[in-house]
Amino acid sequence: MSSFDDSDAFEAAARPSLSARAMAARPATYLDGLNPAQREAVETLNGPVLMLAGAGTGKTKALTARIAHLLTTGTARPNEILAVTFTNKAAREMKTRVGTLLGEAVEGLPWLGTFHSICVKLLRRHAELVGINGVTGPNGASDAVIETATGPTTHLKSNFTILDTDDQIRLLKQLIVAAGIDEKRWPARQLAGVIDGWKNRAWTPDAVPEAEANAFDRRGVELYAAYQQRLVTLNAVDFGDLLLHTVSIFQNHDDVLDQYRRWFRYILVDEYQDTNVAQYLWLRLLAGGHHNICCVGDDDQSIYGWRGAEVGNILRFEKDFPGAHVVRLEQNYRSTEHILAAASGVIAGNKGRLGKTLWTAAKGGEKVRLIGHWDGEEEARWIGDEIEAMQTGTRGMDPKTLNQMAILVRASHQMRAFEDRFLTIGLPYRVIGGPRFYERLEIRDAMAYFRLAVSLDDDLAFERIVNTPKRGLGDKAQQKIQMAARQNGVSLYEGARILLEAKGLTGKGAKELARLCDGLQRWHAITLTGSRSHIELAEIVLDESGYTEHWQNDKTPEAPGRLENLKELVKALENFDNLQGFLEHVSLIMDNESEDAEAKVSIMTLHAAKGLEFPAVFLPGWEDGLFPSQRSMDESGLKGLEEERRLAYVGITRAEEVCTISFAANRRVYGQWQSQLPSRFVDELPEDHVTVLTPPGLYGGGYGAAAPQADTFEERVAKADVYNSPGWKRMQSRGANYQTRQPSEAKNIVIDAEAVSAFAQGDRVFHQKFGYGIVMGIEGDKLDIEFDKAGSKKVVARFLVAAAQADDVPF
DNA sequence: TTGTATCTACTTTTT
DNA sequence: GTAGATACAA
Repeated sequence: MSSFDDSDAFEAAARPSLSARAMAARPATYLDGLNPAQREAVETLNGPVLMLAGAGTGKTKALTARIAHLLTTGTARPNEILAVTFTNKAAREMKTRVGTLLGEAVEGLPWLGTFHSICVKLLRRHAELVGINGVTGPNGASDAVIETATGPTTHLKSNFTILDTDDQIRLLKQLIVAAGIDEKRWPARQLAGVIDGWKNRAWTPDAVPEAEANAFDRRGVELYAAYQQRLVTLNAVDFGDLLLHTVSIFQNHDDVLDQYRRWFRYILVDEYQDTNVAQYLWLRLLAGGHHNICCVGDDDQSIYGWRGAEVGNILRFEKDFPGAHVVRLEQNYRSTEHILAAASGVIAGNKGRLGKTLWTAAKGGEKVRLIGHWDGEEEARWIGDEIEAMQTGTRGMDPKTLNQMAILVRASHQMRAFEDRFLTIGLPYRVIGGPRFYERLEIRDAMAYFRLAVSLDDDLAFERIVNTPKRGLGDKAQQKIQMAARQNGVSLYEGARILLEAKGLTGKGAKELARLCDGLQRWHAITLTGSRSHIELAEIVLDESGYTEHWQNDKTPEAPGRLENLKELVKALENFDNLQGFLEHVSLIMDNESEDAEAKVSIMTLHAAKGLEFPAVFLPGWEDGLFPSQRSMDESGLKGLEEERRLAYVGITRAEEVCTISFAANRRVYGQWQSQLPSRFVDELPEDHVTVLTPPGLYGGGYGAAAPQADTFEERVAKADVYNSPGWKRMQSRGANYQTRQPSEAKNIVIDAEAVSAFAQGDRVFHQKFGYGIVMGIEGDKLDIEFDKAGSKKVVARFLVAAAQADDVPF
């Protein structure tokens, strides 16, 4: 995995290994099986090309064939091709597919990646042009050859750190407080969103238009400027900066731009409908000379408007690049006739489309299935049962493996219902797009230690770990350190040293802080002398800092997993020569796409599902307010609704054979029950292509059935206040970033006394946390219930259910 | 300084 | 139903 070597990829241009080998490959291999439209898109090599590719029309196939064609015909060398995708996954897939097309020649194509990963590479070379750089050579050049302690010379590049959303918010919060602004009126989260929006439009603080600035009270812009200033001091950039800075460099330094225009002779862009203004400018600048740009997109699949994506970019392609060759891919190879028709029916409700008519040669197949449920939990239950049934074949359909099925939700909080249910019945599932590996608490902590070891003045990292694990350094002590640092104009680490020197701290805190500082100094020395390998160093840091021990002593259920992750982190170091190299790239490689062998149902958001396909797809939660999302409609009106509709279109078109749409009449929102109306998109489905299923339902009728009697014992149990019952423990950790409360293993569930008398031995009960159980016995006001244990269907866990005092239970 | 209970405000979607 | 903020006890 040493392909992340940041060595100058351009220099490799002299080495034509891949193209040489590719030349030898038979052209027929990659042109085979392409339809005329795809072939046209592949073979029109020069000048601007816009590929309007509908869902499932083989656009990735065409795109990869185009790359193969460029290489095979000797039109471009691997490093002269700039191919941009939106996700790492898409980039990886494209790389693999090009490799397959051209034999095993996958090395090369150094400039195939996401906008972000490419910008990181570019920015590492030119960061000094935007004033960001911790490593400066004689002439202020980041590439400078520098004398270091390790040897005569070392080739260094800018070592800025990339902040993630958490860091960003933490920083903004500090600035808001420092500016004496009310945190309630200017929540850091919101400000981060506003600034992000500005960056997506490639506005630097001084370039934010008046009207926009005024809309945010001007303070927004002031804070933005202060934030950028702070980032420079910290030698850091955030996600938005990666693009913003790169665009600024291209705009203000013609020589640099010209160089890249010469280098990148062919540009390919996937998912062009999702480019935002900054990305658009970036592309237009780079393609400015030769116009050899090929964009692929589908205006009907534009679902990132909230992130600044402009469908307008695709609509105006022909204006931006006169003489553009437009190719439409309209033959769908993925879905059945009914599924395609249903999707087309829904998307037809949108105005202002480029308009494509997808068609398929495949006839027949399953109609789209529609089903209404009583509530969200029943929906999850039904889908769970249906998935189990589908494995052996149900309703006349072929059996499907779990890997062939997916549940696509609008908002990630919808996932929990499914996870809960699947745990209860022991159905293997995988959540795609959860917190990424490097976003996890323990990884971020460990990384902060590593960052500090590499450079002692990384204040953000210092702040993060001074008191993790607990060192008796609370708010007061940390303020003192900050003060000492600010007064002397030094880093927090130096500040801490000064504070200790001046005996500004006493007792345990002082001792621990001194130990930490000594440790940091020691580790830093190792990075300089290289007396230990970076892997050993990482282990030393984690051990000596007490961080590993901290998790070993932790008794929460996650602790073992976190220790595992730490081990994995250290293992990942093997792919790098030193810590610096690792730190530069970790955020790009640590994608937690572990390919596990076990068959599992996938659960993901509709956004995460773009580009994927599954034989069977479930689309739950089609209720107005949830989908289309109320917020989207409130904020963006018709435009928002249309984007939601495109999302519906994306969802349906993920399905190859079976698509099941469902909604519930009642759903818990913020812990409160709310009745829901079916989504307006449900009524937009063309009836001829839909079958309505009847749910078996505990209440016997699904949506529209009479409401059940309130307070059945099941409900009483479900309402039990689990967190306040004996045997449940709440856990909290103080700290800027996390606070968790977790129940230990339950012994007792408290329900109200009246409910206890409603139980009889042998009753089948249902509890929202534990799932199904059976009442084994009743002693006075105590019930003995055996719950089906999560993860297997065997009944193992046994709980005592005690009646609460009348005033214990807030009904 | 740390641990715990209680109040409050919030949940789209992501590189 | 959750996580962060806050208040207060240990």
